[in-house]
Amino acid sequence: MRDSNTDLRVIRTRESIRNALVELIEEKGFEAISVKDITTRAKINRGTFYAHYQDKFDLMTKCEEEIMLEMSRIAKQNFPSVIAALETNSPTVTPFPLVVSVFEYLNENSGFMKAVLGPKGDLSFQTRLKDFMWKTMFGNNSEALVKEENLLVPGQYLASYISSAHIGVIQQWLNSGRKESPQEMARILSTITANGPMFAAGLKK
Amino acid sequence: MRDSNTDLRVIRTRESIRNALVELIEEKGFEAISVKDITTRAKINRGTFYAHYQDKFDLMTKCEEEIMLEMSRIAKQNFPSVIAALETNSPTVTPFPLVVSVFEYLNENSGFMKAVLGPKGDLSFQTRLKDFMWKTMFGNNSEALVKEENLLVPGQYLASYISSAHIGVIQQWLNSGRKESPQEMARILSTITANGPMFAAGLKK
DNA sequence: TGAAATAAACAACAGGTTGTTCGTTATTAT
DNA sequence: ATAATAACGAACAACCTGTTGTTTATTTCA
Repeated sequence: MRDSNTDLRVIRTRESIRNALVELIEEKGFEAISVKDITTRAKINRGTFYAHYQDKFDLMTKCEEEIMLEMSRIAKQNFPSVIAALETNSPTVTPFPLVVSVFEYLNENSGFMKAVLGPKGDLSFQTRLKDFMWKTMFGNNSEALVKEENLLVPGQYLASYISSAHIGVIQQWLNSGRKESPQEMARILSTITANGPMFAAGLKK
Repeated sequence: MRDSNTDLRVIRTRESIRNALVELIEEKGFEAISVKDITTRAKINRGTFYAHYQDKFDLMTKCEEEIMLEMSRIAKQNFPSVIAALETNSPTVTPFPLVVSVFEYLNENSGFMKAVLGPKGDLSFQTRLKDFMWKTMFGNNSEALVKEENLLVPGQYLASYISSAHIGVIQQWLNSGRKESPQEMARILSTITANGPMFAAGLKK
């Protein structure tokens, strides 16, 4: 069996489809896009599209899965250092390496990420991203980062708070032109999360 | 000219349209809904729908505007007490009355709010809601709650962080069956926001 | 290099949704 | 009671969808 992933025609077609998708999401929003829009923009036949994807949702899902897979890889890679930093109980404001890595990855894929996380993007992806962060924080894999018995508030709300907040900041960064470096963004997020929004606002202590 | 807003037929039709909308959003998601779905569920003629709304987006917008208007009214009403609480600089963990009022309002309109803020809801509404919270915090009306010169992080990211976090917690509350009272939710949000997520997680101090 | 494999292009289809416009029926407000 | 009008049913052209069958162009390997 020939490997269709190395066929130059296949690669070219898929790339132009995905570029068209990103453009169209930013222009009219994912839900308003038709398959015809995509194929017209990508300059391919509509039948060719259906040879690669079931429909626009299938296309979207496959693009998103690649992102999630890579995020998961980054998380696993940086997990040991995060656990170590927490156990030393150091009052470090040093941006966690994990957060820096994530922002560097977002920076590389900013075209797609901006579109899909933007105001006309795909809500279900945001939901999955939050679930992913939730599991990363409270996940049962090995020792959980956070222990339920020490919480001052219900765990589900704390997880929602943190993951929503972080995604919100990422969205703002992508939409305002990514002027800050990944390191600076990690510092911002760490400052707010470690000391609290009120402290970061200069309204406390 | 007769007032079409008091005609019983009009009221009845609009109500059944909106009930159908809420049901269908929770079932299949806003984007997947067709006008035909709505009219079939509402048991009205399709032509009648177009006599009231331009399309499904127009319907959605009009429903959302009512919500935003009422939220704005609640915010304005509770503004004085929030400013007073901040100026006394009291380390109060008392849930701000504003937050309690908002949760009480969300509780009353939980059907629509759960649908529209849920995983199959309307992303543009979330965006507008964040903008609204942003303006409420940094708004130029009278004295702003937060002053730019005291911030430890850029204002735009702090605002994104806080508003996204709060909406995230609201979504979690709506989706998990609203088991906590509005007062309890206000306490949870105040605890995390005042002392920071790390503190609320039992990982600090 | 030449033949086999296969991706892409093209065209035509049935089925569904959209937004609009008729004349008709039923309900409402006064 | 009656004039006003909301809602109805039916029909319409236009569009998008997803599928199928055929032809053309490119790639791969013997």
